[in-house]
Amino acid sequence: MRKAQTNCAECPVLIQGLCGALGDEEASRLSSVAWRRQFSAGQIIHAEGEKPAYFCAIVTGVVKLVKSLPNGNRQIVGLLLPGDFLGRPFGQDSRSSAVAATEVGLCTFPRSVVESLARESRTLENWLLNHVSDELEKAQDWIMLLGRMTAEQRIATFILSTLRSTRSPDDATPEPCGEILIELPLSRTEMADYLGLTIETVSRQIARLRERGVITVGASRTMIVRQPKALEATLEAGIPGERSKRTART
Amino acid sequence: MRKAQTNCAECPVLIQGLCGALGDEEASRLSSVAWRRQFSAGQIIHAEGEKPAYFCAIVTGVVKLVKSLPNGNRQIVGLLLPGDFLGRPFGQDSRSSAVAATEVGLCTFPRSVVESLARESRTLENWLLNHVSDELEKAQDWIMLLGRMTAEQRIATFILSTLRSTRSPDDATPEPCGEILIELPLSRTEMADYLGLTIETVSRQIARLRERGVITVGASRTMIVRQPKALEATLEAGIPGERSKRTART
DNA sequence: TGATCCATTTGATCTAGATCAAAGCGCTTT
DNA sequence: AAAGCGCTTTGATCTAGATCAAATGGATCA
Repeated sequence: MRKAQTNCAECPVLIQGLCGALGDEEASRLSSVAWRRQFSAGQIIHAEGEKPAYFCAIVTGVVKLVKSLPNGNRQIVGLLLPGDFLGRPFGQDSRSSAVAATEVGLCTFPRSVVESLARESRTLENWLLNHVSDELEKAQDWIMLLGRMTAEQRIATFILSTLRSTRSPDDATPEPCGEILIELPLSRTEMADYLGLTIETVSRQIARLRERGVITVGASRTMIVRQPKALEATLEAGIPGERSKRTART
Repeated sequence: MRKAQTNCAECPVLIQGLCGALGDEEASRLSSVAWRRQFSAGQIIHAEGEKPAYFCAIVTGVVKLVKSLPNGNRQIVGLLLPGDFLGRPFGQDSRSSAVAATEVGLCTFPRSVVESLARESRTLENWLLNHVSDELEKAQDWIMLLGRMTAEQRIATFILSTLRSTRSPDDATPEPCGEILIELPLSRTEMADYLGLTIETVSRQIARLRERGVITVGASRTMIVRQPKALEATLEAGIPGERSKRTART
């Protein structure tokens, strides 16, 4: 982990995140106490059960939030992307550990500064409330995925969400029907821990998509999506007129 | 649905919830525009995709947040208990529907009043932020449950959490080892939709607990928990020395 | 150039939990 | 008291995905 004094002018991401939401004065007050930290893939940013001393904004890379069961099973309970925020404001010990899934760049603020700023600044607290509410909705989507989707649908959802997070948020291009190169933010093992599957099932489902010509699997974590529509179609699966499955009917 | 003018003096719950966190002036300003609404089990409080016109505090009963898949599968993505809050502040359309799981009493505030109060009042916005953060942590626990727990563990978790929510929050009794009568807030079908299982599996797992003498199943949704320790034990399952299962090892 | 160490893929088999089907068991209604 | 209706339980069977096992394919390193 390297440290360096922040230079916000060089920070391409937070324009759309926390700092962009703040007023100039607040932003500069934050940046004056901010430090950049860099983690390489696999490094632990903070451990389960610790009270993190810092708040971090993700600048580059992907952070995974991991929980473990007594028997050693792991589950990724959240992914943080650039612009997201790590650390519960005014909160207690974190109940999951934060681990760098890729090379990660963080902008780090002392806990006390963020909390006192949040107490004074309408904007910051409002941004936080909004951000946490977004996270909650994403978590609820994931509950739906884990509770009711097949392995095929989970993989399709994951690829599609990677696809969407790759495109810049204000890209108004309707829906690229052609081929798109993406880089998955997670290894197969991590995908399994995120999707509630085993690594073998993840691998086989990806193989099936490859055999169907929906995707082409490249080196490392890259993949070319050839038929995004086909991925979306699997999510709407449910033969019309058929009884719904895997759940009771009312 | 009945409506009645609020009388906060009669509201036993919100002492510990929203209103208790506010100052006197703020609380009375809220209560002056609050209405009580009553729903019976199964009634829809608001539908998926609508922007709710109200914020509600749950006074009595249990509200379930439900999402549906195109094929008709349903998943309960959250349960709201007395003291909890329904409706995303400053938010857009809700992405799940809210349905009364039992007879439900709500304290309802117009959206505009809550939002303007939140903009003025440090306390209210702070309470909201804290509350949403709690909900997020619960959602992450549920992601762990759905991703990595067996049917037996899911049922045990659900019974234990009902057990804990039954006991008053400030009850310092260490851990009742004896028999405790509880009333489950959900039907079998709803439990299935909450736990990511089918109704048959829920029923069979409960039968197994009954056969083992861990619980006694009573009429309606009641049940006597005879061996809470046995329930906790299933959560720690994981034969020492055995390889961890259902997930990759690193 | 080959050996070691990974992550990933592929194959064979097993099983927890889903699915299909049929009772049972309170209720309310008549 | 019989009939109808929801909800729940129980039984028989099936299967998606887990588990166990081995092969493949890059990387890095000596």
